[in-house]
Formats: sequence, C-alpha cells, structure tokens
Amino acid sequence: MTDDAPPSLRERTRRAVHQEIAGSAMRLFLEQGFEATTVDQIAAATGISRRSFFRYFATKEDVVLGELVGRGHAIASELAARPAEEPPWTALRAALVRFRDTRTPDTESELRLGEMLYATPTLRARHLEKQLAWQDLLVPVLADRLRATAVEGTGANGVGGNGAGGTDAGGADPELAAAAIVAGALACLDIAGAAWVRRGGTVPLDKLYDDAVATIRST
Amino acid sequence: MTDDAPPSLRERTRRAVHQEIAGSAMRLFLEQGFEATTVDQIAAATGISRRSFFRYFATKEDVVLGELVGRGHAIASELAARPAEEPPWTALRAALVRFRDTRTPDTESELRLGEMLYATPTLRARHLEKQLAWQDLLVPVLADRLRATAVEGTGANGVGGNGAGGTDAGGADPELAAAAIVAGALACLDIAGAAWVRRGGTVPLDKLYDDAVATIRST
DNA sequence: CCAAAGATGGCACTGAGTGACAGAAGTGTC
DNA sequence: GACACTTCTGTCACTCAGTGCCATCTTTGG
Repeated sequence: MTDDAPPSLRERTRRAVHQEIAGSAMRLFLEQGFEATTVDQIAAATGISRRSFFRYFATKEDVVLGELVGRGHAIASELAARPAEEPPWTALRAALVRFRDTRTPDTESELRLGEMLYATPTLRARHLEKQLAWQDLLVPVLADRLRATAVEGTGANGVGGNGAGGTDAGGADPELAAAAIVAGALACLDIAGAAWVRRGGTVPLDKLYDDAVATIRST
Repeated sequence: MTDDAPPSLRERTRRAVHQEIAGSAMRLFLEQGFEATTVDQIAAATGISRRSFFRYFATKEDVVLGELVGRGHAIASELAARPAEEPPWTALRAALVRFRDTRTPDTESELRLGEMLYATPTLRARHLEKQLAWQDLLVPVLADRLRATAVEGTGANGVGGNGAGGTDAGGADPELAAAAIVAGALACLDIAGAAWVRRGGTVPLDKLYDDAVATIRST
C-alpha cells in the first residue's frame, strides 16, 4: 500500500495537475457554489482543456468526494487489522476515527465545505453513494469478525450488563447483522457530521458520533 | 390535504397521462434497463412530446421514485398520531410499516424493480436522497416525542459521559437523539430492503427489518 | 360567444459526460 | 542522436438530461 515505488516524472506531473485542478475547483466552488460552477470554468481557471478535466476526474462531484473511495479501503483494512476480541462497535469506531478528513487546511474551510456538502443535493447524493460503497467494503470484514466470535463462547465479551436481550441477534445471518451494524454506524457518522456543521464545529465530531451511537443503542 | 374537491376533468386527464407515462416508462425500464432508456423513448412510447414528459416528471428518476415524497409525509403524520407512551423505535416501526410500497402489481415485478433500484447508481443515489428527505420530516416529530417523555429525567448528562471539556451549550440534544434514531431506523430499512431483494422475496421484509434493528441494539 | 387559464409541442440552449482522432511530449533502446 | 513506443493533450462531434420561451390548441367559466 505504501507507494514507495519510483515516482516517475510522469506520475509526479499527473499528481501535480490533479492537485492543481482540485485547488482551482474548490476555490470556485466555495466562491460561487458548486452547481453554479461549470467544468469549463474549472478547466479555464486551471489552464487545461475541458476534455482533460474529465481525464483526471470522472465527474464534477469527484473533485470534492473522490478521496472517499480510497478512504473506504483504508478503513476496511484498518477494521480487519483490529484485535478480534474487540466488540464490533468498538472496532468500527476505531477504524472510522483513524481515517478522517485528512486534507483540511483549517477548520474554517472545512466548515464551509461541510455546509456546501449538506446544502447541495447532487453532492449529498453522491456522498451517500460513496458511503454506500464503504458499506459494501466493510460488511464482509465485519461479517467475518462476527462469525469468528460466534464460534467462541456466547457472550464472551460484555460492553455492559445487557442481560435483558434474549433475542438471538447473533443467530441471524451474520451478513445481515454486519450490514445492519455498519449501516447504523455510518448513519450515525452522517448525523454527527451534519450536527457538527450545524454547530459551527464547536462540538468535536467524536463526541457527536458517540452520542448518536449511544442514543441508538439505549433508547 | 384531503382533496375532496371535485376531480375536474382536467385533473383526471392529468392523472391519466401521469399513469400512462409511468406505465410505458416502467415497461421500458424493466425491458432494457433504466440508464439505457432515454426520455425520448418514453415520450415516443407514450405518444407525447419530450417536453411534456418533463411537465409530469421533474427527472427521469422521479418516474420510479416520485411517490416517495408523499409517502414520507404520510409516515411523518402517522408517527405524530402514534400514542405518546410508545417508545420511539416502536412508534417509528409502526409508522414505517403502515405505509409501504403501495403500487405493486405482483411480487415478481416488485423484485425486478428492487433489483433495478439497487443496481442503478443514479437511482440508488436519488433513493437515498428521498430517504434523507424523510429524515428531515421525521426528526422534528420524533424530537417532540422525546422532549415530551423526557420530562421526568432532567439529568443534563445522560448519554456517553465522555469527560472532555464540558461545554455547557451542548448536552443531550433531543434533536440529535431523534436524528440518530431516525437515521438508524432508515438504515435498517434500507438494509432490509436490499436483503429482501437478494433473497428473492422469500423472507418477509418486516422480519428482516426487525432482525436488523435487534442486531444494532443488542450487539 | 368570448376571454382567461392550462396543456401541448417545437425550438433553442446549457451543461455533463463520452468517443475518436491527430499531434505533442516523455520514455526506453540501439 | 535516431528510433519506436507509450502516454498525455486539445479539438471536434456527439448523446442525453433538463430548462426557458413562445406559438397554438383546448378546456373552463362567465
């Protein structure tokens, strides 16, 4: 995974152009809004042709959300690397927290980006779509975990004394169980993100996420 | 809201055309796929102009997902009408179950539609978007419920006491709690729907939903 | 009958995304 | 350096979704 391979000049140029496009695009987006910015404008501002833009980004949304795909893979492998004894929610949380929005110059622009993200329908939709891709990546990993711990004794772990359960949740299809947990966690993450933006970044995202998860699991 | 007004001929015609378009569109979608079907084809098959199509449906996706908006409103008012003593998950489940996919000729085509829905990215994205609209509709209703039942316990710190800072402004926000629950429930519904399709409709949707919720809340 | 309101179709336009092609520039080999 | 080979680039042309405008026809109501 570590790109220690020789960064050939071609590759370096490519990365540079990529960055260049993303830079001028984000500038335009924050300046006049996402929808109001056309690909032609981005291309012109970057000094490339319209066609070349699409050789670097499949869609206009990908300029904002492109990194998410890679992040999904990172989270998945992090989840797989977590100790098997860790209960699913704990492992998932750890994996999610480990890889958060990396490239964020300052909280200010991160907030503005968040506002744009939650205010632009197409962006929101694509964002959800990427999170769905995360789901497909994380579910099999978590399902393996569940299968592994189900073989061992039942109730070996214990977040708290929840003896009132009784429902054989573990007995159900581990694939479905994993899907439910992952979907729930990602929903909480989304909610937390929205709340974080709405509060102007005053409350740390972690806390909002934890609150959301706690609410779901104990209300 | 109750349109007891006389269904004027104009209105009846309009509904008829609406149905006509939806019919030939769905036929084409199931026949050659959603993306492969153009609006021109739908218009031609219906015997109207391309321009008129967009007077009945804002987008091509709305032919498939248009009804969802109205359903969201129905679910929201059903939730509001639920007895106040009902715990949130119970009330939410009841409201969701009450309004499910109404127009379904047979299970066969419902399945085919489901497959198409989960296989077409743009449809999937729009679907998520509509569910997000549901969220915005349901959250305030559920938040009111939570506020009403939280009269007794005034403990400002109820969930996830993660001692950090301690900003007075935050605290157990019912809005966030409601958002978390609603998002979790809708995530479970989505998961259940996907599982239902994958199993060929053999397992009832209700059971899959209940399993998903049980997993989230007791794992 | 006549005027207002609505529905329709045709036209032109923007804007995203794609395919094909020719040429420029980097890369490796002799 | 000359040579092929690969990759990147811009240009042109195209499809398709969605929108605005306008002329025309039909319904509706007085």
